[in-house]
Amino acid sequence: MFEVFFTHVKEKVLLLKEEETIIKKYFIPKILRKKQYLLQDGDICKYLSFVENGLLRSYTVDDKGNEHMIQFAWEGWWIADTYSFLSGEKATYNIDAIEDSELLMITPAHFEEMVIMVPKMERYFRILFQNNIISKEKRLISSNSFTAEEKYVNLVTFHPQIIQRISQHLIASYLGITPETLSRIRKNIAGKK
Amino acid sequence: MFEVFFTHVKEKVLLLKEEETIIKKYFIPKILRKKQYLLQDGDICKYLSFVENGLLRSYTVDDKGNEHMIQFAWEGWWIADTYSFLSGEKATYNIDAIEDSELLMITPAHFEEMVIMVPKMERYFRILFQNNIISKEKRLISSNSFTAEEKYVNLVTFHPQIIQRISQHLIASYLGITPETLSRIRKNIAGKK
DNA sequence: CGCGGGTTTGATGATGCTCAAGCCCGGTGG
DNA sequence: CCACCGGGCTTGAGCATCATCAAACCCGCG
Repeated sequence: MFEVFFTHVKEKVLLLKEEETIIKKYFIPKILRKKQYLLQDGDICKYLSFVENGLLRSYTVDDKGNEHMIQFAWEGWWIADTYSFLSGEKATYNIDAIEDSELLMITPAHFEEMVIMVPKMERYFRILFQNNIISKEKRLISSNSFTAEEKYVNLVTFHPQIIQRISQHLIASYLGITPETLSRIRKNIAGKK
Repeated sequence: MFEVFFTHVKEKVLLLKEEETIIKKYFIPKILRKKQYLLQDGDICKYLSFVENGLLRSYTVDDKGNEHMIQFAWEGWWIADTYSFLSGEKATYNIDAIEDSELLMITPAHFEEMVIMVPKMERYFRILFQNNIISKEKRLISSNSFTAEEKYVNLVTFHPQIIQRISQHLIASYLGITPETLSRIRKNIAGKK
């Protein structure tokens, strides 16, 4: 169950066997079936979850019922409503499974305890968050500066896995465009080749 | 010179006098005059900078010469091309001073050394990056889901300091809209009251 | 076979961009 | 002290992009 987890952590920090043992104790394994919720907005986000395998998404829903994708998370990614998880306030995000998934979950209290007990995990998360900021900045520039077509081409170029694995209407929402527009863009691009 | 710095760090982690002494040694003070560059894209970002006072901005410039604001940083904020700083690759951001500013700068090597010598700083940056992620996610949702007017109202509501201190064409770029559109939005809002 | 979710296609309209001109105001030099 | 300059803000007209609404289509699944 912890195979993917330790592989990923060890890409960033070296862990001793004893440290692995300590870390394991803080996590709760969980199976989530396709379409099941991990979190609904209004609830408190009680877990930060590592995806051992499967695929999840976090998103908000606006007044008109439109979904706005925050993030996709598959093998090796973390997912939560970070704000709710850290502050204990109500979540504004929903999280559910796009595919059957296996998760490793940790509570805020255990998270804080773990990073103190194993300082290498503090380091791991600092590095993880750093990288997350870099990718969010890229997405933000893309969102603010590019046309719909440029955004899509950008995504295909730098994150082809997303296109392969996730249905179009979810990708459209991730890019902040409508499914119709995405469909037309794809047609247009196909025509160019 | 370190007043604002230690005030801000101590909001997140408690520091001993000895730790403060160690930390101070890693930083280089710098004065930057209005309009001077701290970083130009194509160069390597050699410093992560803390703003003791003043105001800076980071931004990209596209093929057509349009600027796209990444971030503003004033008293108590950090600024850098994070990717270039951490990877040693060429920067894609420009950073310059909007107002005369006093900075505390640290190199990547010293940064890594400091967080190992003073684990509380590792913690400080983990928390800092966490919060940064949360705010970038909010900005992303706003950018992907809202109209230009909604984005602006959102900014006025949650970051009134930005409106007070920064000129309109820079705010427009931060929101991913043109100065003309922002001007019309402001007129429109004023009319509503 | 028929249902339902996802995708496609079309027509229409709104939002926001582009280009161009004018204005306001603070700073500089005569 | 005034004239001028320039940057930033405003205003207008026309246009491109993208959203909306609606209908048809496709395909996997019960």
